[in-house]
Amino acid sequence: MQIADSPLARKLGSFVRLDETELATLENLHNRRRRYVAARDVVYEGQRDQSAFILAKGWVASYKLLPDGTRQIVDFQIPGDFLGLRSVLLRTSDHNIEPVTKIEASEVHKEDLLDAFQRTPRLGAAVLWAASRDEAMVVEHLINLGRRTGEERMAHFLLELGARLSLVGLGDRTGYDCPLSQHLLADALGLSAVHVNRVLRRLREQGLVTFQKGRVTFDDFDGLVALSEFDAAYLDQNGPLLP
Amino acid sequence: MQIADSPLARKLGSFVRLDETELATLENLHNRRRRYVAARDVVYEGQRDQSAFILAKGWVASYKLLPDGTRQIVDFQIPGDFLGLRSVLLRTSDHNIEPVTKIEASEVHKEDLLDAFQRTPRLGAAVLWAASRDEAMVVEHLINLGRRTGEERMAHFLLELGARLSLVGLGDRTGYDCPLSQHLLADALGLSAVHVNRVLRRLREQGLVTFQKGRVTFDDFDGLVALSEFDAAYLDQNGPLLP
DNA sequence: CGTAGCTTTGATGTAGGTCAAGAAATGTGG
DNA sequence: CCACATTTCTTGACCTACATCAAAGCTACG
Repeated sequence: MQIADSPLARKLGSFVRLDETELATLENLHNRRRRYVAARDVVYEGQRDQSAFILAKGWVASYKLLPDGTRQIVDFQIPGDFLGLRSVLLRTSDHNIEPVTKIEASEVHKEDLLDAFQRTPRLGAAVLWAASRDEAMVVEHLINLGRRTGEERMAHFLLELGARLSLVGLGDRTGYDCPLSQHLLADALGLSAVHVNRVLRRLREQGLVTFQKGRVTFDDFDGLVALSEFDAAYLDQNGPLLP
Repeated sequence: MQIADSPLARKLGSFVRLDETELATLENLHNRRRRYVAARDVVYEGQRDQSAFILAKGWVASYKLLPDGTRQIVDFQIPGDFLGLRSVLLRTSDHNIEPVTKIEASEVHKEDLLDAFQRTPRLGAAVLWAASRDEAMVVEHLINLGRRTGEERMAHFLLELGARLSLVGLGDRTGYDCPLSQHLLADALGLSAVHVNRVLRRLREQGLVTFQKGRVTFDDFDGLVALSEFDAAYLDQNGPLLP
């Protein structure tokens, strides 16, 4: 795969048009590729030596456990996303990480990253953009949990994922492949797994989305947007802002 | 007031022990003091010229409005907190701001802040610590909304505020003054105002907290901690980490 | 080809929402 | 300092969204 086709390059490229030098720098960051089955390893390593990871393949869930055993998933990471970027830029954040699928990730040492920022500031700007986009998503999830019904939450969530996946070439307006179980959806949306099932059924029966056999299919994209009042502005992915 | 007694100095001082030079730098940042009745002004200015504000007096709410008119408060800011720091460090974030009380704030220009970082890196570290603490709070609010009952949410929320206020000298284990209406609490906790009232009554009747006449009184601090499974670790305020 | 995890569906319970209306506090102008 | 207006608080009656419990059918994989 050409580096320009990698999920991260596609994502950053939507914000800053990357030239040859910048793509080469990005490729350098990418070279310490590893394969993990259990992402638990990833976290521990990330915490130990202050490095971050670029997710190249597979899905991951970031979550926090409550003392009573329930958990809340804060976000999922998909190809092109950083893991543990915050712990490099700011201070270590404390949530756990769990792989949803088998994953492949590249380790990025703190120094390499800061070095890359120095040499290609535009790349640095793009990475900061990605970080603040992650934050905006957490805020949007907060609103989802606080003020939307089950159906709206699900619709909003599936649309957000769709937008994110489209950006890295893994989905479009018709749908995308999605490895999440209903139980994982429940932990992300603050619902019970049983209710997630019912919500999905209702959305399907209304002809809005179908989520079956690992595939999300938008049967009525605009209807879904209307139901959830989805406004992708917070994802801020409307073409390059820096030329 | 001595600068060392200002809310911000107290807060940052809990993370990094500040020396004379650093306190002086902080005082410089503080000198463009303004008084606002409506914080709407604050936001607009903040967006226009890329400056942040240090809240010196009063309370503020950051929220997002939904198209259907309901709103979700993401966090409150109290004395010593930054407003719009993110828009200086990263990219402009898009939530709105509303004053809860009359406020006083100091404007901080982007250049002044970055300049202060250069000259006193420890101060810079402290400000980054404050920023990542803000983020950790948003995540904790997410968990509150997703996985806790009304009573747990309220207990957790009141304890978090107590911890934050104590850090800047505006509260202790017995309680604190709190200008929030039940309606504001509802918008922050994802509940209805009516239910907030009932929750507060139940907590009062159980002898845990009393919130009346603008004062939060902890009647049984430990009981409240137990009920909400409150663990202040995410606030990360256990004395200076840097000597 | 059996066992473990996922999905689906029904029955029933409950946390919390909505509507409504009175009481208390707070503010405002004279 | 009072009279009036407005917001905030409080409580009751009723209803809905979602949780919990339980059991059966599906997939998948060692």
